[in-house]
Amino acid sequence: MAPPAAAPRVTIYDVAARAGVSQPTASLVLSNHPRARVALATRQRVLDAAAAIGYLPNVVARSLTRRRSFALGLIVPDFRSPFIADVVAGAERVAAEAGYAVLLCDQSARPLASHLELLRARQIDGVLIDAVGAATLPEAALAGLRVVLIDEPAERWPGVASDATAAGRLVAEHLLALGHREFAFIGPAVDSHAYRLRERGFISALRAAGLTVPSARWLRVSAAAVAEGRDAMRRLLAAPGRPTAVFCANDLLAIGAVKQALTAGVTVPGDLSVAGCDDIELARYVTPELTTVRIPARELGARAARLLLRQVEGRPLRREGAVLLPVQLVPRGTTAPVPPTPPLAQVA
Amino acid sequence: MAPPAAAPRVTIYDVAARAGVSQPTASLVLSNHPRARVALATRQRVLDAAAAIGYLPNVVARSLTRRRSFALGLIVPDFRSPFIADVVAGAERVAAEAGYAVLLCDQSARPLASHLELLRARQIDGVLIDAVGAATLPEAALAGLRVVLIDEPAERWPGVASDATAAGRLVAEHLLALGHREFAFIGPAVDSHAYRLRERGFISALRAAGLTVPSARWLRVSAAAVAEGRDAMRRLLAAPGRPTAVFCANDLLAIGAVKQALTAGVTVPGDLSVAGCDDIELARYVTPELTTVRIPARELGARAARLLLRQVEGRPLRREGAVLLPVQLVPRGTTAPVPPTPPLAQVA
DNA sequence: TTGTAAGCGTTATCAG
DNA sequence: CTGATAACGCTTACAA
Repeated sequence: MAPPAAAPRVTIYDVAARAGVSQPTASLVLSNHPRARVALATRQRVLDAAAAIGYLPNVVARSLTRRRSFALGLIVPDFRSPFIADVVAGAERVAAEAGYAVLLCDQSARPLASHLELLRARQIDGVLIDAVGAATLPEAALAGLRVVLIDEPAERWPGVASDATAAGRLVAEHLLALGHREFAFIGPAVDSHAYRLRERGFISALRAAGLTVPSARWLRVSAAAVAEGRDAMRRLLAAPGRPTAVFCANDLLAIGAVKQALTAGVTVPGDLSVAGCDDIELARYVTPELTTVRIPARELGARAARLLLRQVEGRPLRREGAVLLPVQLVPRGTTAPVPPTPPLAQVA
Repeated sequence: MAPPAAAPRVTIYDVAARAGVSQPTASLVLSNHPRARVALATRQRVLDAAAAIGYLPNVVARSLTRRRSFALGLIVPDFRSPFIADVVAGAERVAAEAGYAVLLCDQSARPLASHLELLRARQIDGVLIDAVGAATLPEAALAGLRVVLIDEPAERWPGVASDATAAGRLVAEHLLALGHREFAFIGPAVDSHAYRLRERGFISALRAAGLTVPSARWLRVSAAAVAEGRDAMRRLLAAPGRPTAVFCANDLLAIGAVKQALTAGVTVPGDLSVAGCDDIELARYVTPELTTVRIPARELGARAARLLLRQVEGRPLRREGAVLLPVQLVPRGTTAPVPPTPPLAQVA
């Protein structure tokens, strides 16, 4: 099957010819070069010609000479997570407004190194790396690339992060204020800085109140997703004794945990309070509605993209180092005052 | 701030020099041209040289000469919808395996026409369009582009779709078998072929059973999302009388609808059965678990990408026209036999 | 089997 | 202010 009427490309030569100017002159006006001084009449003729024949600049050719692809890489752990999808959306919007394309790389599909190679081959102008352990990568893998990190420790590169420590602390304080003293934690075992800080913020706030979480109630799961939250809660309920409050490192885990508790006949928040983190849209739509901490996902992506573009376009970075975005507790229906009598020990 | 050590690009010239061959010869082996006959020793020398200095082909330059960008566009209504995210994931994987990048375009961020212009400028080799009304686009917008449609009426272009009519029918038959006779429908007002067919499949199966849905129970909402499902259910419950079963055109709507019913004190599936469509992961995690129809989202994306690549690479299309993927009813916890006595009329 | 030369569609550097 | 001319890094006839 022949290609459908192989589109006769209209190039800048066509524009120049129609406008009666040389090709480079056409280029000067069409790429609206900042310090190009073209007679107003000529400029108009060129623009008219371009419009008339529907000229569209060839970004590939432009990239070759300018040595800039006007494309950014964006590496994420899994764009199917609602939280990350929002980060992506924020970054995409900023990039698109500046005329940049975004090459989305999902680490759940292929390893980081392989993505980086592809991005390099495509001459991307910079890369955003979101919580996929860039810090653990060999130096060479990122050498010569402009990098902005999202929710990762930003030592070698600038970064944007949410105040994950505060997120953990806010949950702890909320639960403490409700009278809870018996806690559990469910979080992913992945090497993610933000998750680690959420944990740390939670535990240190408890410690400040003179409390600790026994290791049997400190559950690590393989991924921060619903199924893992459900499994963790199952384990938690099977263990002797029972906490009165659980902090899940993200909302998906929390949704799974709540689900499992309800299935097992443990009422939420009556018998057990559960809090998540992220405030994904869905948190408002599960029953009961999820208490969580709002993390500004879109803003995270948008700010990171802006930071990267600033570098790419050679504008100076205003502040050095990392930006930390504030977070906010959103108390909803899965947390309540601790039951007046300790919950019944589970009978086998 | 100066660019970080402006990476000294290693080009094919460097490889050629190091291997002691001409640049085009290096190209011949590095682009492993099918009918290039290069001496085995030479070939090896070139490959070694390339490996030694870490040569990475410049895709931009390659694109310019080959007149192929090795990039595909993928236009979707909203990649933050879990169903669509799966479609994207399927397409991405296939594209990546074939060495193609995917430029993701989200229609909820910018209008279709604007995306197409960008994709054109970037010389994409083809475009996948998922349920965003390509059929209503002026002919010119897609002229000269290789197009594969996903879940759209495929007349002018090849396409891949799920058997949306069957999806609607399966739900109707399921609910009829449970004894239901009083139905309602909640669906988006958007111009989406798949949603329209789901509707049609549902209604015609009911009609075949001698039943109809009164127009007051046929609700159109502005978007196929949770909030809209909730609002629609609110309207439905406020109206006089009450159906015993509701079909929501997708799972997000269904989740919102169930949520609102429960909030209003209507038990699901006791008083009211609700079914969705898509079988997103979440459907298993809401309470009660959602009865739905499984649509093979990833497969949809993957098949579409394969179809497009086949065209792009000039291989013949095996079957003409459209592929229709089968769907499957997944009965879960939100549907049950119709209550023995008609539900009480609502009192104000 | 290999090298030479031309060209892909732009932008950039210069003379005029 | 405008127009030659030379890149950018690669592929592809065509010669040698």
